Amino acid sequence: MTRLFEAKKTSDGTVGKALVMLDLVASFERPVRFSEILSKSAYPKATVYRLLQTLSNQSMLDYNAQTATYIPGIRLVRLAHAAWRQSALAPIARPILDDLADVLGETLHLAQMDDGHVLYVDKRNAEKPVEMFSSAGKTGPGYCTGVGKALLAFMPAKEQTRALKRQSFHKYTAATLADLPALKAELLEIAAIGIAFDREEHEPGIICVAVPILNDLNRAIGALSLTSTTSHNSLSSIKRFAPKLQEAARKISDAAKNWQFPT
Amino acid sequence: MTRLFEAKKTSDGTVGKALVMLDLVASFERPVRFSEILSKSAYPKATVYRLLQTLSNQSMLDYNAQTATYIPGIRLVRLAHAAWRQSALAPIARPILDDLADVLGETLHLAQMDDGHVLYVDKRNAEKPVEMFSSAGKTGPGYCTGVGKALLAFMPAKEQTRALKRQSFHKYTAATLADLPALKAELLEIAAIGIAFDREEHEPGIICVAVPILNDLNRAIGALSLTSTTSHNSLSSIKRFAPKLQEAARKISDAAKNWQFPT
DNA sequence: ACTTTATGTTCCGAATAATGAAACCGTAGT
DNA sequence: ACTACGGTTTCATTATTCGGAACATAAAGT
Repeated sequence: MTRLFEAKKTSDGTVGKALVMLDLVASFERPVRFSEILSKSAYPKATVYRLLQTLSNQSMLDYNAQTATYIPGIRLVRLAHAAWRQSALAPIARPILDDLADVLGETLHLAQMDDGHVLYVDKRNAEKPVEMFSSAGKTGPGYCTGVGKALLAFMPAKEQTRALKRQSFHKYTAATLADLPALKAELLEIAAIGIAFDREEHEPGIICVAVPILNDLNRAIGALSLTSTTSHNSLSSIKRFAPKLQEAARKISDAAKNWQFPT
Repeated sequence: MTRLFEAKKTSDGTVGKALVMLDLVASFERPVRFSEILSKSAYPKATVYRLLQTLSNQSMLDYNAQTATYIPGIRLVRLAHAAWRQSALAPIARPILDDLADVLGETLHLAQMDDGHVLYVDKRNAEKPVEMFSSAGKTGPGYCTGVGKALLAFMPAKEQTRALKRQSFHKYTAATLADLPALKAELLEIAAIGIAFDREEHEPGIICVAVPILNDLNRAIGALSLTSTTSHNSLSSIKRFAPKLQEAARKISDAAKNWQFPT
């Protein structure tokens, strides 16, 4: 049964293009000039120009006339407040994460999937005080992090396929999974045992255990990980933390369930 | 010299409308159904529907099929990360705010102006640990908070006029300034002495001292406040904190100068 | 002084996407 | 079965966006 090629609606019209521009400006992580944006953009000059103007008018971007540069705008901070409180697991998971951090005394991450990439929404650090905003919102690769693989392994097939396409398979370390088949094989295993590992795949010396936070349909709504270093722990020694992580994940899952609003 | 009425470009085309919808969904602070959004929106049914769909496609909104509700989307959290790091004073001010919190041991707020309203971008709380994202991004009224008045007092005339129009003058307490003339009079005084007070104007029992963070053109790029309660302090007793606040504000101002900073 | 080059802004007819009234569909209430 | 309601889709019309090219401005070469 051959399937016709689905017409892909990539753009979402003008709004979609504007958001691409926003992402683009954000991706620089520093003030950018018009020409830099233009050169990275697929759209023609006049279009880019108009979109940037519109976004600036709307405070989604800030334009600095002195330096002739754009940065992401203050309005995003306000919107994110609402988004974080409702869309992210973080507010629900907070107390559970706190408890877990007390018990384990290790570095913990709470993450969600965003367009094939890992979005960290909360963090606990054993030693240092929490640097909240500076870590919440940060993104990482999906295919070579513990949380990323845990999230990918428990995605509905269709979404997973789309997410897998977004993976770059950049070889950060010798252990980084090289290609899609290798990743798929590992995802199957993760789906079977319910635990994912990062075997120094993203950064040398950094290892982690991760577990998915599942909803009642067995889909990941988030993931929880414990990070350590090879100088402090071996992969097999951090494995022992998995049960505690899974327990916390289940608690978060339950808390999220009761979060549904009745009409 | 009569000035012709300026044709106001309220819309910014489709993108502007989409952002209005985003704000609208965010403003509910809970999951909302289509009809609720529609009833609060100025646009016709089909238009609202299409805009919401586009935004959902783009992960700027999350649509929950079970409950048929929309909430702000996860993509905003990612974008806000970039925005907060670059557009907000917070990352620059962080160490200075930390020091100040240590010395004073009182509740501190760092705020910026956003469309006539106060946007809190960082906070230090004397007793409790910091709840970062849950307070950063929060907004408050301009006309009846210490930071709000400090920011308004040090705005360029044109922007100030526009910001003043956005004030609602809702009478939160007996002390809330009632109207524009009263506010303007107070702003003049604040501009003269460089210190603003909140005399239980927003919440009964809550008072604060606030100072602007100025750039080299004497315009406020942010504001800093110290909050207390009438049960712990009187207005005259918290006045003594003003010099320390001003010192910190100047430090932040200097730090911001060496950074690139927008208008 | 005079090109040349790089960068940013504006124009305007053509192409495209947004519009919104109305019809439609599914579900729940009577 | 009928009605009301919330949500979705259609489609001819209209308005917006598109984008090549011309224009403006400011450095950098010669």
